[in-house]
Amino acid sequence: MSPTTDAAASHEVDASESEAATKNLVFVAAERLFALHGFQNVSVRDITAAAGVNLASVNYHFGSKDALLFEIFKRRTAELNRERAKMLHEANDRNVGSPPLREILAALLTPPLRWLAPDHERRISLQFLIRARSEGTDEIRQVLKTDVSHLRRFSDALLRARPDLSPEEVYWRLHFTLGMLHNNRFAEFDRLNVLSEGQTSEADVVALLDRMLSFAEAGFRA
Amino acid sequence: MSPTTDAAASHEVDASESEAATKNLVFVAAERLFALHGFQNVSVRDITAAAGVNLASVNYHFGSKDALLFEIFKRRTAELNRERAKMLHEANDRNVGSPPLREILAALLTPPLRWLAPDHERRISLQFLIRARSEGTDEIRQVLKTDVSHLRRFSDALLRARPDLSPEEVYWRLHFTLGMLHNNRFAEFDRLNVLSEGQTSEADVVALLDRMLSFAEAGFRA
DNA sequence: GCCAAATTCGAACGCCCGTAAGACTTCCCT
DNA sequence: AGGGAAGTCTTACGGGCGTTCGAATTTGGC
Repeated sequence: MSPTTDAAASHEVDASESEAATKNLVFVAAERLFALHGFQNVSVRDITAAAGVNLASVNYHFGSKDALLFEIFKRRTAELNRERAKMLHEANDRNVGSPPLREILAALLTPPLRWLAPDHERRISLQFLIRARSEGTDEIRQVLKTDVSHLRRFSDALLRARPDLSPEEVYWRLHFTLGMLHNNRFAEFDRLNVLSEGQTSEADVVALLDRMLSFAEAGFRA
Repeated sequence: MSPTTDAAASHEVDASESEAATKNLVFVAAERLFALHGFQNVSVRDITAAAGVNLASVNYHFGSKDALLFEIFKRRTAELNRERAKMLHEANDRNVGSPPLREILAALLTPPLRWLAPDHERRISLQFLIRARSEGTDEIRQVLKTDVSHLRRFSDALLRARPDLSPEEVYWRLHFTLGMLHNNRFAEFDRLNVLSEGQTSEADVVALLDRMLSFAEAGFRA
């Protein structure tokens, strides 16, 4: 990779944990580099250099490079799923147990698209998650398959909104919807930035969410 | 990777070219390994071992490992695009210049899903293409961006079928549709195989195509 | 049958990688 | 003030990687 000096990486760490600052520096630098260049194209030396810490820090604090990737993935996945579950729960409350299609899909798609906003704190995290999902280690793929409980909440809700569809059909359509989302790996750079002349605006993200929701909702109504 | 002996890789080469058999052996073995394990996880030594040829063959016949990847990608992409263009052309002939939505989308989705059929000769090629699209080198990403001419044919046709939509809207929906398709990276193994108890049948693929078409068509009608 | 070109082969080079070992420093608790 | 744990640092090891080189071998035209 390019040895651009991401080094002066600020002194404000996550503040969410009072652990060693070094660990957070590594975590943040690694997430950023993994998101931008991919897991295999980023070396431990790249990470520690960007974080401004010692080479041995990764293995001391995380055990191994793979374990570091996995830890970032676990934390960010949990955060994203928490936001999704919260929105779904609120939709349930608002609609006495059976929200309309669009609200269910909004609970699924809004959190990641919020993260995608130009100055959002988790923007790079979403890029990381999408990349990790496709390039990740076997361990990550295992989590993705095992983490059915989270998706089940959504397929159940969708099934309640469209009880005439078979569970299998609902599962496929959910799969399609997630495909729409995950394919924004490069679109985040290409389309989103190109369409608005290099500067992604908040409005663009909102418009994109709207487009995705309309498309997916229609797909589910078919 | 696992050093499983893919070695005895048959004597029937592509027959499409009368060039050195070694070159084809390398081509086929590399495509298979890249598709199954990803570009970065397959070494030149893995490829030549699986192909049963000498280590230096890759560099002699293709120049470099990257060039090999690129050559496979170019050939398979051309083949796939040719099939798509042919179907779109036939749809145009059948409908005096402006086919209905579903026929346009069928021209886009049918070829790759045909390749996905259990005993199709190009099954592994499609897995390769989907993988290369997301993990590929910068050179491949450049081709994907440049290869607008192929997608333009489809966005133009779609625009003619839905003239009330803005070109931007059409382009996004096309992007969504391709996302549905490309996300079948692991689905090919997980869903498709799981649902039919380990044995993907031709019928499953046809059913999947139908589901995708219905979903995408509804999305475009929204 | 011969020679030159094309191909195959074995071996090695140089590089970068993830990880570990051991010395050194910092910090906190009593 | 001292001692032990926690963290940081330097250094290097072992290994796999893509690539290259020169010799050996095969091929094809005359």
